[in-house]
Amino acid sequence: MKEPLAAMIPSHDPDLDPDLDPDSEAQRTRKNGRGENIPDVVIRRLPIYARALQYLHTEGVEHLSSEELGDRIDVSAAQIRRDLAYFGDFGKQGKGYNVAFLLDQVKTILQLQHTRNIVLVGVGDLGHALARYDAFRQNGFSITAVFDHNPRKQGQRVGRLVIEGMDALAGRLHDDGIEIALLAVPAHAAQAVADTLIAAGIRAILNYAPTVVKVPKHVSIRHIDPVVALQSMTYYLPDSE
Amino acid sequence: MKEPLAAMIPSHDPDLDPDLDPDSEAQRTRKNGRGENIPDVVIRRLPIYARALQYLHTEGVEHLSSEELGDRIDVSAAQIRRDLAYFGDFGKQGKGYNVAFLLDQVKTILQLQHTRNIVLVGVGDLGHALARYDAFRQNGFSITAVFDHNPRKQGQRVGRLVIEGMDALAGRLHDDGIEIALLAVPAHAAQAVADTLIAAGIRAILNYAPTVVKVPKHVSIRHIDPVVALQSMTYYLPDSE
DNA sequence: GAAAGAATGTTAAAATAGTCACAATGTAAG
DNA sequence: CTTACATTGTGACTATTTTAACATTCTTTC
Repeated sequence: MKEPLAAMIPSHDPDLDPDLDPDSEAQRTRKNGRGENIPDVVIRRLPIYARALQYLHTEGVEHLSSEELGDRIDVSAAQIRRDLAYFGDFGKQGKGYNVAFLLDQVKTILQLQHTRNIVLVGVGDLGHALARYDAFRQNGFSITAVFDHNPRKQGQRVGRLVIEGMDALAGRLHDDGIEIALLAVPAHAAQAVADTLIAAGIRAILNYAPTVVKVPKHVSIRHIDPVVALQSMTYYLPDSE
Repeated sequence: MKEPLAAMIPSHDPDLDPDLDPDSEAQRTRKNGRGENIPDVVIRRLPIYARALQYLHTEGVEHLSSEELGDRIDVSAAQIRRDLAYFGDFGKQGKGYNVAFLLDQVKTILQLQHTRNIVLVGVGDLGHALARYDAFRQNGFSITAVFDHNPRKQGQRVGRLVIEGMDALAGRLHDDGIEIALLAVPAHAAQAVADTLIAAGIRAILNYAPTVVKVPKHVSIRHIDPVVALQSMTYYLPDSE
């Protein structure tokens, strides 16, 4: 291995970044040790690698090749090697990758070493379901505050949490150092609430509202949109007649 | 407009398709009237266009330019024109697009003219939430049967539906002409259940299980994976120290 | 410890996706 | 009816992403 990983994750103030990326994902780009810009497609695959590695690790698998990993997650071996190469040399010729080591490295790259507190905004049916959904906590994302615009909901409980008003948002984010929000409000409110979140300092939004939400480039956003997913698959269905 | 849209959606038996597409999405590709192959990225954007157009339509907007549409959904005007050009000429120079007409055309392309029956497999917490989620029905996807592997759940009700056993699956799909399934089983069961669904004739799967599911190329699959979405955004968060 | 085998990291090529810019064509105003 | 203006559809170009191939390096066997 050429360089330790730590050296390859630069401290980089995004507000100084002159890059006017028109990408709708609107996230700042980070560079690796070689000064390369790492494509977002690559970043999106890393959690898939991490999950497979986590599973293999608990199964007691100690080493595997890029080909074995690729078979498991339906990604080509070349793609995996190429993706990892953006960050360093993690494998050994003739042997492949050490599962525990690579997992640790990928988690480090993704900044997944420790649990993060996140907030949930919008406590309708969907919001309730999200609050109950264990997978967040099980994977290092702990919902520590929930907010709703509706005064009648404020004060009510959702699991162990008490629903707070939007006015409490900025203070909460700041006090608890929260950078990530789940957005589960109606489509017509999504942009305004997102803007509020961003003004309060949020850096990443997982949007469940069925609408496009625009964010400045120092903020990341991903959309969870099952209807859109279904609607794109119907294209491929056999012709009806 | 050069050609009527109907002529551009070919009847095309996927099983005769010699195309050995290694795409992990594993869906067959359809071609337009010019014999071009339409990229999946394009197909994935169409539902976004449709949703914006639907909204504009209900708002009473009659015409708009590719630029106005693009601004609204954060896609470049050139991209929109290019995407639509795969399917035909839907706009008018100097005027733009007629909202109602274009919406209808996009829905036709995506085969969204009529409501479709879909099934839900796996009735845990997540499955229950999905069964309750109105957005499916509101957008033309009606859950008409729910299945669970657990005999103790079979016979129980979820809303108006009764949970059936997996043995009832193939018959149900066939009888009701169902082509789409929501997969909400635990990760360790997802591949096996998907295989069962596919053997029973399903053509599209929306997978909520946190694992990669492989499908043959005549089947489409999309993954809804909020944890992976969060884990990719943490990469862009400001460095912790 | 030399030779055979395995699998990486990397370079180059191919394939895919997105942007630009403008001729063509329609609209609308005078 | 003519001119000015708007906006499409598209050909050429650029950028991004993926694949392929292989020299290099490590492992293992004999």
